[in-house]
This record gives sequence, C-alpha cells and structure tokens, in this order.
Amino acid sequence: MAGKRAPGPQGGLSRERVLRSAVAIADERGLAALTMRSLAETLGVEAMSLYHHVANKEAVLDGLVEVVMAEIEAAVGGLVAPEPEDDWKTAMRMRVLAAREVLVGHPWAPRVFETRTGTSLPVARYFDGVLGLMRRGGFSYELGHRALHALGSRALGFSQELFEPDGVEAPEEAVAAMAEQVPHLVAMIADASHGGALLGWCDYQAEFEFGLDLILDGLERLRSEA
Amino acid sequence: MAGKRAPGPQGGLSRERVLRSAVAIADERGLAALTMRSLAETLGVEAMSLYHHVANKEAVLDGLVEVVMAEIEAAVGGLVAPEPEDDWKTAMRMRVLAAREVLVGHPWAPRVFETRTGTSLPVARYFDGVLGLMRRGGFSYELGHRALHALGSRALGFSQELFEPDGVEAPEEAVAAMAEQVPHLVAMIADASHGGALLGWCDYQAEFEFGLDLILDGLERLRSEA
DNA sequence: ACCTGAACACCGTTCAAGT
DNA sequence: ACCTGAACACCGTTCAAGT
Repeated sequence: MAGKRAPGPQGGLSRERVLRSAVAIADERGLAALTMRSLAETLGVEAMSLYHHVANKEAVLDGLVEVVMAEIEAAVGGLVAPEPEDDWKTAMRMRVLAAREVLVGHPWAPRVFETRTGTSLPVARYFDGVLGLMRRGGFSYELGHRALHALGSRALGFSQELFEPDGVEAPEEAVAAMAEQVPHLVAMIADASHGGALLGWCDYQAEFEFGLDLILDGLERLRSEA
Repeated sequence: MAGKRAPGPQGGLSRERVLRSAVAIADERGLAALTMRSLAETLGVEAMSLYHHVANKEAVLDGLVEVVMAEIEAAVGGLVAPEPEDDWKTAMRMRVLAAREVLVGHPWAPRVFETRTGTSLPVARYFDGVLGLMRRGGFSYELGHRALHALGSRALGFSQELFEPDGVEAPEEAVAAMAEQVPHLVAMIADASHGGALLGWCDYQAEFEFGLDLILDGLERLRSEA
C-alpha cells in the first residue's frame, strides 16, 4: 500500500519519525543543535513540513519526554524485582536505577524534564507507578505523597548536580584555580587523594545511590514507625 | 567629578547597573523576557553598548548567579544560628531555609543555576561554607563530600519538582483529566481531601522541609555512627 | 492531505563608524 | 573610552501557494 511515488521525503513524515529524529539529534549533537530547521534537514524535508505533524517546537520537546518515558517504562517492565509487599525498598531502588540507566543514554533528558514540569501524562504515569509500589509496600497515601516530593527527580534517576554537569570539566582543577577562596573544598580534595592520584574521584553513580539510599532508608523508618 | 554631560544613557553604564537591570527584568517579566535587546532598552541604551561591560549573554547569566549568591550570603551572614559544634543540623537547616527565602524572590534562579553548573566561584564558595559547617559539626571530609552530593541543589534551597513548577497549574485538575491512567495519584488526592476542599494541598515549603530533614537526619545518623 | 518558498518578527553578535 | 547604526547569521512560525 505504501511506496508508490516517494512524496518528497523518504517515505512520508509522521509524528513518530519526527520524534525519532529529534532524539537522534539530541543524542548525537546535543539539545542546542535540535532546531526545527536541523530536524527538517535530517528528515530531508523543509522546516515547515514538520508543522503538519507536530504543533510547534514545544510539542517536539513534549514528544522527547514521551519517548524517554516509554524507554524507562520498558526498562522497568523488564525488571525482575522483589514484590513490593516483601521488599519495597529493593523494588524501588531497582526501578530508579533502571530509569537512571536509560537516562545515561540521553544526557539531555533531565534538562528537558526540567522545562516541562507542567503536567506530562507519561511522567505522571511513572509517578503513579512509583506511588503504587509504595502503597503495596505499606505506605499511607500521606507518606507516599511526601515520599514523591522527597524523591523528586531522583525517582526518575537523576539529581541536580551543581558542579560538573556532563563530566566535561574536572572539578579538581576548577577548585584549584579558586584555591584560597574555598579552603574546605581544597582540603576535602587533598584528603580524598591521600597521596595517590585523584583522577575521577567523583563517582556520580555511587553518589547518586548514596543519596537515594539515604532517602529510602529514611522513608522506611517512617513507614515502619507509622 | 561625575555628572557633567549625561553620556547618552542616564549616568553611564557599568557591569553592576547591567546586572541589576537583568535581575529586575527576570523578576518582573520572567527569564524569557531577558534579552540583550530588552536589557538595553531598560537601560535606555542600544543593545550593543552592553558588550562594553559584559562579554556576552552567558556572562550576564553568570552575573545573575553572582547577584543571587551575594543575596544568599548576606542572608546567611545575618543568621543567628547555633554553633555547628553544638548543633550542626539546626545550623544547616537555618542556612538552607535562608537561602530558600532568597530564591522565592527570584523564581527564575534555579533554572539559571541548572544551566551553569560548570564551576561558578560564588556557588563554590557557598558550598565551601556548607562543607565547613559540617566539618565543624564533626563530619569527616569523606562524609561531608557525600553529604554535598546528597543535598545537591537542596543545599541552595531548591529541589527539582517534576510537577507544577511555579504553582501556576493545579495538579489536582491535571490529574483529574488523566483520571484512569493514574489511579493511585487520583486515590491519593481523594484521600488527602477526605471530604473537604483540596485547594492548594501541596505545601511546597513543608514538602521541601520534609525532604531536607529526611536527608539531614540520615546524615546525622551516619555521622554519629562513624 | 501534505509539502514548499518566501517572508516576518525575533534572537545574539560583529564590525566599522561616530563622539 | 564608550556608544551607535547597520548588518549577519541564526531562530520559531505564518501564510499563501503549489501538487
């Protein structure tokens, strides 16, 4: 049925094809490189053709969230985790870390999430699942609600690092340049490197898990006390 | 000495005047309204004149961080808090909440922080102070380091909320529209409103403090066990 | 129905020119 | 030294026109 005369682009546009290309551009060239014009060019089409499949650029960004959330749901769905009734903390931990693994493939995703906090259905669905897990683990709705806030973006696998976003810059060097202005940070780095080399001393995965466990442990304490 | 003939703008530009205006625009009209052209207009000058006082727009955004951090440092400096040696947790809590109070006056600030995680001296100085507080409170450098990561942006008074950024949209209505797609969220809201009206049931300040205390309590536990 | 070309109203920024 | 006008290379988006 398809495939008579190619209608300009290769095989006809569609919302799915547009979003797939948008993800590819963001993955390969960064979010800043994703413009309606670059997106069109990737698809072998004029920029204005895109508007037949997406309302505007905002809709493209919404679609990006949709794609990433679908990947996360798929990863979570494939998990072999304990039943929340037996061990909600492990179940939750695995879920969050699975989400995080998806995000490492899309380093631009947190920045996109941050700009469309409005109310995205895919994101709401994910948090609904998280809440459901906690309910099965014995949380009241009230504690579950607070837990959602306490976790925030961590439930999706990322946290706002104020230093070094994409691992581009070595914080040690930057801190060294500030030297006497930040004595404690300097001492901290000196302490961490106790004699040896200090390459890559910030293990972001480990730090993420530390923060996650700190919160999950706190929540479990409150849950079991209730 | 000054005040002979007005040199075009009212009294001459300066980096300080440019940044002050930039903050005013962001406060009053939002971050999106802050363009080099709008900034210039506010100052009664042509856009290109700005480049004599700031390198480019990135430098303006860096300056925004500088201004906000100076306000935070001032607020923290004016605090009457316990000595960290006596009660680090209260000292920290007060510091973070003081920072948060500054941020409510600049709702755009988190978004700006998020885009310049590189290494900002004012931000680094703030975290240096936080680390110093924890050191005085009995933290090892190692635990202090982990604590900085665990707190992340919370140390500066904000956390990434994935729903409802600026309190514009009522999550209840949005959730209601999704209805059967998010059953747990719907039930949670129903539970929270147990009969009464549910206006503004998300108390962001309370939720922020809950999450903060969860982390601080967890850290204190680890500190005292060490 | 879908795609296009030209155009509009914006951006940040450069450059040569003014005083 | 500081400010300006015109221009450049981009944006997202509208609109009338093509097929």
